Amino acid sequence: MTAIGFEKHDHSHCIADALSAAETRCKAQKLQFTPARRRVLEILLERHRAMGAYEILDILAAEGLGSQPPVAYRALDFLVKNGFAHRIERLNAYAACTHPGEQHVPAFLICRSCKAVAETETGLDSGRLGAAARDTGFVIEKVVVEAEGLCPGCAEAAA
Amino acid sequence: MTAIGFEKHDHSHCIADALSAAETRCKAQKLQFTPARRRVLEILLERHRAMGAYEILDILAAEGLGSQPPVAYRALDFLVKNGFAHRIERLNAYAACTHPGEQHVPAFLICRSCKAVAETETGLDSGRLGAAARDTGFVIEKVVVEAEGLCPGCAEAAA
DNA sequence: CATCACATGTTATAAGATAACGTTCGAGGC
DNA sequence: GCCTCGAACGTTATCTTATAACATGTGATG
Repeated sequence: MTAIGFEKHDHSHCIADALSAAETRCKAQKLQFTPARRRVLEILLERHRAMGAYEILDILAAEGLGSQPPVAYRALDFLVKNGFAHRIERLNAYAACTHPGEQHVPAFLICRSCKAVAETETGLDSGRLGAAARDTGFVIEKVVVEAEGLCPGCAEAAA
Repeated sequence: MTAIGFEKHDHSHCIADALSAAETRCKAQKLQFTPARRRVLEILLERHRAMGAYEILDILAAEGLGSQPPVAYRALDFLVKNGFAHRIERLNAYAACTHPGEQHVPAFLICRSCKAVAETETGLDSGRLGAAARDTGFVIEKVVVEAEGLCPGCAEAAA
């Protein structure tokens, strides 16, 4: 599994694909893909980076989709709960999931220079963390794995 | 490496040890172990769990060591920067380091029920995250690894 | 004893998140 | 058709977390 996020790709295409996939899945699971929810996901897909709730709210407000914090937080909660987006703890921010629908434990590579975020995958209790949990009897339910550093482009620029 | 934090131990002893070790190391590295910094570390060691900055500030305020947020944040910044404490991103909180002085990449096991936090260790670029970073050319500088679940005690109580 | 780095005191405000309440609206049962 | 219930939404207020900015103190060093 490699990270999705730093390589080039047909962006308008991937936005449309992701949105229609989300729509399909919502229909299948009887989830309400309301205008605000749809637009927030679209915003995250367009920007293709981690965004703060208030940054998203500003855009929604400019478009008349709501101007109070709960508007953004409710949409984000929905997207995160249903696997369409992830929360990046380290940044207090949110990013569209790059492989929604699949069951996975996300891990992130965050560039401290250009703020790009790539999503990759890890295991719930693999590696040393899992070993420590088994040793102590700790039951892992969720893990946050977030790496900070320099993305290929910025690393090269810095060298 | 197993997790430190859930097993029983002589607590007053470990506080005193950790404080004097910190004092020694500050002297060696010419760091100023000021009263506020010392007290904040002591508070974290006493409670032996993750604490919010304002929770710590309340204690400092009650003791006349300062009542404004920067007081707590400056002390915490010092402790984190010098490896005496860690910030837990998932909780927006801070905890004393359980093995300061040693070079390490901390990982945390956080009980969602009793809020206890155990610290263990992981690698900077081990596992699948490291593999993804190498594949893409991402340079990892820091990683956040935080697991949430049930500690041995709470898991047993829930079963 | 000047000076410079570092620490502290204080005020103000930024940034992130949620509680609480009433209203709206569509699906399903009657 | 109409009722009713739950999910979503609108709005106000507030809470928590964090930092900017600037003035003051203080101790080591030359």
